[in-house]
Amino acid sequence: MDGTELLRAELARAAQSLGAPSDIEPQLERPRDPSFGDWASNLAMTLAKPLGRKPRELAQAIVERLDYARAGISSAEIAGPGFINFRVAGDVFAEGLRALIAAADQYGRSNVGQACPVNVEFVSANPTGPLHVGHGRQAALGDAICALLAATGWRVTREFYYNDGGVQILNLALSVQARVRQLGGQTVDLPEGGYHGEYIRDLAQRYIDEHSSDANAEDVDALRRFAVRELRKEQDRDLQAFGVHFDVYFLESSLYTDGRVDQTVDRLISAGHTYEKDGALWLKTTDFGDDKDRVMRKSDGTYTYFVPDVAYHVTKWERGFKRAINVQGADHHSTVTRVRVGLQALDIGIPEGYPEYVLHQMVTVMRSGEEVKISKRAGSYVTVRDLIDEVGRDAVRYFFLMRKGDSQLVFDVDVARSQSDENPVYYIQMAHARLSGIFRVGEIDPESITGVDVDLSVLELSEEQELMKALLDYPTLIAGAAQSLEPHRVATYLHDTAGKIHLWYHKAHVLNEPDEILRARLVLARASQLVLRNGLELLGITAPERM
RNA sequence: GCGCCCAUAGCUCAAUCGGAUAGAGCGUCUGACUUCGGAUCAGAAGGUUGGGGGUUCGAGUCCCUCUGGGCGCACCA
Repeated sequence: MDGTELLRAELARAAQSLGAPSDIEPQLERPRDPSFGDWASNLAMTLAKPLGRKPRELAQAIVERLDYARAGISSAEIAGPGFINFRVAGDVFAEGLRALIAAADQYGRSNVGQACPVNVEFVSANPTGPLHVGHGRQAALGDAICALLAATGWRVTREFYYNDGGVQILNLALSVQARVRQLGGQTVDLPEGGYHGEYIRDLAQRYIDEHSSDANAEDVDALRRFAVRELRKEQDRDLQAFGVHFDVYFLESSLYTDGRVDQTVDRLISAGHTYEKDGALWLKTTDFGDDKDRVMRKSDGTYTYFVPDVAYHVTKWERGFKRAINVQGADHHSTVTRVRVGLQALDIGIPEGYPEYVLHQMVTVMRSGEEVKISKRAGSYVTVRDLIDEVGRDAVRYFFLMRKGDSQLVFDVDVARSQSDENPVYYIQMAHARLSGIFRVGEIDPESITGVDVDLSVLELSEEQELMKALLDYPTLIAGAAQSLEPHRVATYLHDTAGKIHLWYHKAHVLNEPDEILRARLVLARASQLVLRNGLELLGITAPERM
């Protein structure tokens, strides 16, 4: 609801009277230069070819047929190659602001998702160490995507999938075992491919404390269970510190114990897409566009990773998620094709693009001008916890969200740590704190502001007009960000809008102004405060009343 | 060798479905505080959108190609 329905309908009517097809849906956009007007339409240019007329001439014809009152506009001008620029009638802004305030924390939300269930899987770190910065980016991204989907009417399930068995976990157990024995005075090396981080030594010490009967760490199974449990707890603490929660933790091992892996293999075989070669069982993924076939069951009888992956996604489908979104690092992009192909080969009615993937590029951490290598095994990587402790949750979230996921991210710890104006999150939060300050100092309850019976036509500064337009764009922005699964659009919008707020705040005083100015500006302040607060909440960032 | 992603101001990044004069922040330079917070604001400088070709009324955006970077290409996960 951005108040353009009337204008779009009127444009469509005018165009149809000139011979345009009955199903056209004219698009409106904000002109780059605000002096052109409030809205612009390229309708005449898109219709010029099919109707065989010159764009500007067609634009003129459309404008002549417009009923300004019905469209809610005060002017329509033709510009450039055939744009039509509109100015909105003043009361449209006023009504928009009142509706905004009445909606309050619901402003910007919609119901396009129609309460359909959607599963969003993210982080999904294996319990072999603390969460690193890459997981941090994924946590911020996934959490914001969930918030956007929820805000647009989807019923969201946040899911964390992890591998609690297999070779990696065995290495983990053996690494702890080696450390236990070292602490007992023995000279032993860590296993090949083992984990070298300090946290392994901590785990070993705690294992000794809790398992006095197994001083030499002979019980590998107990070591494994202990290490997985402790590292899961540690990851949960990291996530909690980051303010991220999950609804479902899904264990890979459960796919084996409940027979789903075998079931999946059987189904693939009976669907006729497999063959045996060199003692292994292969899936003909090339039938579905892969560049070569993939092994499902190795000659030693165990399955390759992608079989449980496929089985896992079958459970998502069978749990009723017609839509599933996976947020993953781009280093896993090769799984995209394989999981989808595996699901197709099952031939159980799962659509081709299932699941959807949001891939994010790698994070490079810079400290003191040098790259800090991220490696679980080296144990010298930067963890999510490190970042939160150093720069705070809000700044970490914002840093991870301010960029498109598909570009690489340089996280400069030194810059992020400096609590200065280099951190854009403070700029946004400051705008919110300033608005809150108006109400605090004026001893006015912001909840009492409704805009009803207030003449908003006195808000005639250009800064006020621009700010109002930005605030009324918010619902469209949210809808677009949710649809494209791009939270960075919200971050960019909030930064822009905060700029408009600072500008207005600097130019226009609120308190101690004549009554009609005071009342109108309080409405604008309240509306701005609500938009900032709603937007920040979607990104998981606090909106402080004072800083 | 093959596949995916990226390349925009000195640096880090935006740019809504292909729209008008490509925008912010930082950094640099010049300015603004008796008011509700100077963590702010105003102004200036800074660009052949990596190179080349194509598509069209119009290309940072789409197609081809080259260059440069990241990631992935095991009967590892």
